[in-house]
Amino acid sequence: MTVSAKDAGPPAGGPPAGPGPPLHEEVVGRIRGMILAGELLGGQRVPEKRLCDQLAISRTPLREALKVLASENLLVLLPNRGARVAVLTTGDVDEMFPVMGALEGLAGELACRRISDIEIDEVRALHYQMAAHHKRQELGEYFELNQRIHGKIFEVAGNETLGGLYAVLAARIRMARYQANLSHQRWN
Amino acid sequence: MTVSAKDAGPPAGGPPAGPGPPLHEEVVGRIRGMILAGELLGGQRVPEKRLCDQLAISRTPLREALKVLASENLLVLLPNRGARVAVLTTGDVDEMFPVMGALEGLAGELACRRISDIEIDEVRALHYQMAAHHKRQELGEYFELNQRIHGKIFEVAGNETLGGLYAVLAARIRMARYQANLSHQRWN
DNA sequence: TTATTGTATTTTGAATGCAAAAAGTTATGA
DNA sequence: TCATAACTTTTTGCATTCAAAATACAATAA
Repeated sequence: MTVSAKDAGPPAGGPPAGPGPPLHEEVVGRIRGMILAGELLGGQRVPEKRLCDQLAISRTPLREALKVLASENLLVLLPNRGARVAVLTTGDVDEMFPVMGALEGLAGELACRRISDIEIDEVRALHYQMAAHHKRQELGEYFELNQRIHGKIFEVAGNETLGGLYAVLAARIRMARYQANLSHQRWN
Repeated sequence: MTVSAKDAGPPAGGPPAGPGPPLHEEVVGRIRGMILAGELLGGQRVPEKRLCDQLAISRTPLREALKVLASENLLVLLPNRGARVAVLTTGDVDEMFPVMGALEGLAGELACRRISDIEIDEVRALHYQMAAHHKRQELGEYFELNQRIHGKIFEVAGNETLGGLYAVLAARIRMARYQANLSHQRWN
């Protein structure tokens, strides 16, 4: 069929992109991505208007997204004075690691019972790569691999509840990477 | 919109309640309460209009609240066909318990390091009561006490991250009580 | 009867509008 | 100069509006 871009609509720059997934969901993903990529830094104000323009949406779905991100502790909403990217204190991070440890412990246990030989090899390969990057001090690569290994373990564990909690906490920990005060020594 | 009791000043049926906390937050609490109290049952549709009328708010803050509750897995949002109270399968519950176990294990550990003698006595007293209720098959009382003990332990543990994850998961587990298929034998 | 098509009603998704609060700016006085 | 007050602009919270999707309902045909 002729891929005629259904005209009569507003000739926007980007593709029309029929509304498949709800808008607010996509926006949650986009903003979370910005935070995890360090494009939005801790403590920074996040004015609604700016994001609306940037994402080319109205305030309604944006605000819905902000509420969700706040419930994940990636943002802090101050009544009548907008949203800010959450700031993690060293205390917060100190709290998060034992919790992460407990989740990983369970994930490892569950994964061991279900993992296949193929998957074992996959993880082993990833781990080997990771160790190499660590030895060479290639931090970016190292963390990337580290994430993928942990993701794989939780995937194999096959427990969505566990995976969900892990994902939320992992995001929170990841964002800490861009907060200067605790960047360096802590990560080892 | 039917403006009921707007003019003539404050002396209306309900208190004017100057907007202290944001509306959507309160609504999240209200609806979560309804779900945990069994007023909204699993699988049930939750039409926006009904809740808006019931809570006397407009759709905007309500929808914000629905998004948050969905991110807590208490509701499921189906694009273009509204929200439903989440249905928990036995599989879901089976997943949730080991995770809860891991969180409780950590909480217990942390709490032990910080608990005071007074708090020990508090917990001991609660536990004693609870055991009594269990022996007498007083399910309602039993669960109530059980919750309070666990709440206390997480409080003493003093780890907000842990407490937050626990609260979300505990709510999800609590709502399972009202879903018939897994009500009985599983709770022991 | 049962199945199916066409139409009216309801419900949702997203944008817009409006009032209150906050932030920013200029002006005034010590 | 510094602080404060009055005013303007921006930003937020919430209600409302509009269009698209879904649902409910009625009429028709088999």
